[in-house]
Amino acid sequence: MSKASDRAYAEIRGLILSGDAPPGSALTEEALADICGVSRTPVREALRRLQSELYVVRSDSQRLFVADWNAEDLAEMFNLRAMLEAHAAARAATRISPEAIAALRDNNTRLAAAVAADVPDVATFLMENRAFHEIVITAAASPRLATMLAALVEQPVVRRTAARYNRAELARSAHEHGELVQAFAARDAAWAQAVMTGHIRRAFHAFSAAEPVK
Amino acid sequence: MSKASDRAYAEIRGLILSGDAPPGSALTEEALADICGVSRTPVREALRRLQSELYVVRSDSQRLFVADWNAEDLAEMFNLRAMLEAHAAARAATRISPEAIAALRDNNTRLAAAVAADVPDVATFLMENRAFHEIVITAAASPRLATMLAALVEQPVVRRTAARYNRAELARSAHEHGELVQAFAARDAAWAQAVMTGHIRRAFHAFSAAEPVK
DNA sequence: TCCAATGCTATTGTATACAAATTGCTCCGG
DNA sequence: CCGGAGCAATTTGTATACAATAGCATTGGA
Repeated sequence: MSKASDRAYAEIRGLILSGDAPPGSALTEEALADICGVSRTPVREALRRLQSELYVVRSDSQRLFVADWNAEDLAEMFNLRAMLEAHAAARAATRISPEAIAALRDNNTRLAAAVAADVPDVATFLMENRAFHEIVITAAASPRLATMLAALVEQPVVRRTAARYNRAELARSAHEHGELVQAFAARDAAWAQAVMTGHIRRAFHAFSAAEPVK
Repeated sequence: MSKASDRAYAEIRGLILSGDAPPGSALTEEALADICGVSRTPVREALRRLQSELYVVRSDSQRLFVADWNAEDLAEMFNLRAMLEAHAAARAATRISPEAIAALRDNNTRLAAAVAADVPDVATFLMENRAFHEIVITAAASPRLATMLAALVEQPVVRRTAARYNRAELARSAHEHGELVQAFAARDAAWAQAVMTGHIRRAFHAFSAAEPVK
């Protein structure tokens, strides 16, 4: 995508996710253009994207507001993500290349090391975790699925979830990743799907425990 | 949504679906703007939408082409639709209002009548079928799900599927809709989900039979 | 004092002009 | 005849100006 609209997208997304633009607050194209240092045109493109990903919503007549996700919305997001990412894992199991399996193995080695450190290295965990899931989605080779999941995997949510994991839970994530690799190596779609379902749903419950229903 | 960009969206979508803009052919913003009688700005907005719905794809560097779905893509579309719409049915089962159930019942009465006519009224079948599924998705009350399904339910695909149904198959659709209504009335999410899964997957196989793998 | 209507302001939608980038072609050299 | 470099033309990206529309406030009247 183009440079200015990409920067605008990242900038505005950052504003929303950091809380600088709180849920429910109004956004105007011009103000955002000023903040991003670009004109309204790329801002509009960025906003269309954010709208399709439900970060922002349009009011009765086209005024923009930061989306306000409630607990139920988040639960539904996790449901959908579990369903779709498990499906991605199943597809990946029959399509993934040996090289990608090796990459997953390497990735999980690093992730496990980050967990096993004296002080668990959460930043590395998050990075490797994201990379792991991305490799799986790529291996699933379904552009539609990738598009849908992109709108569903909110890194801040992942972050908050991981922040609440204790070492045992982080280790369990590493173990589940390892089991996924085994399932891929065995080309067992049903196994991969089941492990991924559990993996995501467990993350949901960790998240819910960390962020109780308001 | 705005007027001009809406018209552009509908116009361009029509070009693609009618085959006037064949799969793989290049599109330029300016040419489309001429065709639609608007400037490039609303055309660009329309193209973003069409791109997110995978009607058009961007080449290595931002040039636009009409998407070329192969048999595998279509199969994956049906898979995803079956999964998501079954999930929608499950959600709807526990959320749908008595009024909406009544509306579904009425809808299915009309659909069954269209099927039972001396010459099956396929146009009415298609219209009522679409309305039926829309009521279910609305009852599911998940904006994310609705967004995703919107990008997945291609009316032309539905049309080609229905065109290949004989009377018995059309009647079976009506019957399945009836069973879905029963599941909703019973508030049985698992039942609704199972029936919807079968309903969509059967449509897929009817479609595949009509349009064999090239 | 409350309601309504009207004018003003703020915000979004569209058009156009211009800049950047990419493609493809032509021309020159080997 | 083939290949590469550079230039021209096409196409996309961005900015800005203008138009339309919705919201809001103020003022006038009952």
